Amino acid sequence: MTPPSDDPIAVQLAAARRTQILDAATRVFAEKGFHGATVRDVARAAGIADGTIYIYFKSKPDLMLGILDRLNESEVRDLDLGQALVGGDLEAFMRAYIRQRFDAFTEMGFDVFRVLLSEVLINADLRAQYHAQVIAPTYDIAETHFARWREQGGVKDDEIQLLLRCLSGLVMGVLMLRMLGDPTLEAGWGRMPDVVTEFILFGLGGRRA
Amino acid sequence: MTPPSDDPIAVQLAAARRTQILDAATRVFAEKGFHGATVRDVARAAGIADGTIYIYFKSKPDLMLGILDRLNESEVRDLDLGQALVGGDLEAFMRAYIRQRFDAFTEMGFDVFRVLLSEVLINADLRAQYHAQVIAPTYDIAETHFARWREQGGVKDDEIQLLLRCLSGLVMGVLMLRMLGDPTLEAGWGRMPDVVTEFILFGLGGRRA
Amino acid sequence: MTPPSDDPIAVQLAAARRTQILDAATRVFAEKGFHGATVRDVARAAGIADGTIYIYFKSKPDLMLGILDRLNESEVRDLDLGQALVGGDLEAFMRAYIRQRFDAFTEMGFDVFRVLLSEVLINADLRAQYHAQVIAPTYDIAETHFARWREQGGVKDDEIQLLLRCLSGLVMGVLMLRMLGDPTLEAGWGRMPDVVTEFILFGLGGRRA
Amino acid sequence: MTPPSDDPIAVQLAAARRTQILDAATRVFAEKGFHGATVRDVARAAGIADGTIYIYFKSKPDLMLGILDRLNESEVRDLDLGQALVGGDLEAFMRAYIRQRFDAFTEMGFDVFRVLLSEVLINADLRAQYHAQVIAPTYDIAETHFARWREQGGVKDDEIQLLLRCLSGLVMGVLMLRMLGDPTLEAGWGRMPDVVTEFILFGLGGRRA
DNA sequence: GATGAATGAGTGTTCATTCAT
DNA sequence: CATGAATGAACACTCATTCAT
Repeated sequence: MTPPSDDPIAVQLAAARRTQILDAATRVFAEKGFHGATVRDVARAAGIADGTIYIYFKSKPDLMLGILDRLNESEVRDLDLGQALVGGDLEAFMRAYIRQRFDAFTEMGFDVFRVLLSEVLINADLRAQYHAQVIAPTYDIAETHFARWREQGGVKDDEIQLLLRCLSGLVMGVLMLRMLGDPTLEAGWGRMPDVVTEFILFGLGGRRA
Repeated sequence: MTPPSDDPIAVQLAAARRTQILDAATRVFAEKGFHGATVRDVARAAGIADGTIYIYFKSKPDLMLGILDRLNESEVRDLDLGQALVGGDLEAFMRAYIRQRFDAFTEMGFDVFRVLLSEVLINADLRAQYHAQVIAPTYDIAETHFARWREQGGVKDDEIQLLLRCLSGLVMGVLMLRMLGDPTLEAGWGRMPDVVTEFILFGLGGRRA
Repeated sequence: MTPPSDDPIAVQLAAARRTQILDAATRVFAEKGFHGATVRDVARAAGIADGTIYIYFKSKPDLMLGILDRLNESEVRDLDLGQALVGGDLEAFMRAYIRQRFDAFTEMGFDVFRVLLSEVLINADLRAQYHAQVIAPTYDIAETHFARWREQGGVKDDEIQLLLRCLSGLVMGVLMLRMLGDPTLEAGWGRMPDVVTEFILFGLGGRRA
Repeated sequence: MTPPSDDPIAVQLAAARRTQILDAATRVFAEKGFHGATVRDVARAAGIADGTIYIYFKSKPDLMLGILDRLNESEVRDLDLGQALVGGDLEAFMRAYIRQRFDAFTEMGFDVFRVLLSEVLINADLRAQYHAQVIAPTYDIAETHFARWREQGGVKDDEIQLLLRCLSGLVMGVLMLRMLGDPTLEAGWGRMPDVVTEFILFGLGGRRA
């Protein structure tokens, strides 16, 4: 599986192949699910031979890991974007951040995320990587932001870590419910970023006078 | 699969067998996952022959449906409990309800829910049933409660349906993050009901003076 | 399997059950084929429990044997009828006999015979019984008739046994072709008894002036 | 299975594999029957792995179809041979043709034909193919020949199509009786071509002075 | 590197048959 | 006798993975 090469052209080529395969895998998995799709399905979608996949990936689950990896990269880019927003106040930041999260999911496609999550829930390897590369870094950055706001009195200071879990859990949970097929969410999906932001900031009671 | 019988004793026996099989399936699926477990595994765990399973269940996925069914029943019982709590004010109700939700999940076992959710995400049949029998009824009851509180000014009145999705999404999302292996959540799990309740009521900012 | 009973009523009952089961088996096999039908199918068609079949028949193939048995009896009745016709000349007898053969097949139903033949071809037990109880007796009787006609000069005397095989082979073969789906035969089936009789008597050239 | 390939060598190889598998299937089916033989039996007889069979054949019944296909080809070759014989008179042609038919069956092996026929009787797909590729073409050619003889007065002109069914039915029926285990036929099998030819030409009465 | 034919362990499912009730 | 739940051996078929070319 991709023994390291010194030839920069070979490296480029290998990266391109990996991309080609992961693109195909993403499409195929999104359509048929991880267990419903065969390696051959992926190979055909990528326009290559079955065996070629095993040159670039160790196994079928490894494809999933690869997909997750790519996700991480864009995720990290988004985090940077998040950092750029730090200047604003809590409400402005929150609104921007939540909207960005929703856009990210919408852009990725619900089916991709559906399959990904389904496997992450079950596959320990995948789970470890997802946590280490996506979730943990997010919390690290978030805690930095929150420390600042706490100083400004915007958020209460106890249980910040758990509050953060509420925040990200809220986003992930709403997404879950959407993927679970709730028609109300589907219909109101466009308004959700705002509703969620409001909920995060003020809870059920809403903004006080 | 279990053609309807008029003999009440036979009905009892059949129900017992179904329970026995579903118990085994729940255990086995929780341990190995749905796709990782074989029908034979379940049969062995139930102490019966492979073929016997197919007397009571049409197929392997049907076992999952059966597990979900049983979940629904206890769920419905909980909902009734929830109705009993209506008398209290919003905060008291919320605190009791959230705690009960967390207890339910903890009691069920994370691994069961992990596998269940993983399949529900991917299996359309399962998803439809889960939504129809678990999610939708919950919302129906919830909306009744909320209508009352809205009259009392406890909650704002617009977008109630979407706010409700935030609420249940929050619970589900936090559970997800827990199942995804977050150590912080694991460590603070006992405090989560309170933190979540507080978050629901007042948002990030917390209770105002 | 039907231990012999002295009680005449019990014997009657047992015979009735066998008939009931064989009727069902005949119907079911004709529709689904021997291998395509399950013992349960037969039981349901007979309106009895699966296990009951095994009280009257040793095994599934034994059902086929039973069907063949019943066929033999009606066959033997027909042979007697045949003997009654002996008085006439060769041509008249042939015409009557062939027509009766065709009627018998048509009455029995092609699908029954199709399945029967299919199994007889493959199952040695069935084949032995079919030959011993249906084919051999037919030849015995036929040879008696032919001996008489030979004396009268109606048929040549050498190779009579093989000629007889031609005769019965002709009937069986035409039936086979019909069952194999030949549309021409299907369309002209009503005229076949006459055509076959003519063919038997005079060959391709037909009746000489 | 066997997606079309442009590489002529691959085509050759694939054809060889198919032949290898069909040879094995023919042997195994002849011995155990179609339903009595397992795909594994065939694989072992062919010296390959179980799965390999499914690269070249879609299903177990498809093996039968393949066997029939090969039969068709040799059948067609024989038909050409038949056409070559057209020059002769009716009797000479008939004698040659019938002998060739008998030789073909004898060469193929009774057990193969037994199993084939058994399945053709029951399997609609197989039956359709058998009729379309073997029976119908034979009749087409035969009718051409007969048209000529009819002009010469060798055969009567009415009901030619049905007479043709008698002819081929006769051959098939005699073969059936042989396969059904008639010892008389077995003993006199060598003389059957002549007896059958005589029967076809002149019927039971035999050649007239 | 790329191919795709070959592998063969593994799986869901069926069904003839048994036997306790 | 009748039942039908239980059995478990058997089987067709799949598919991730390998490797000779």
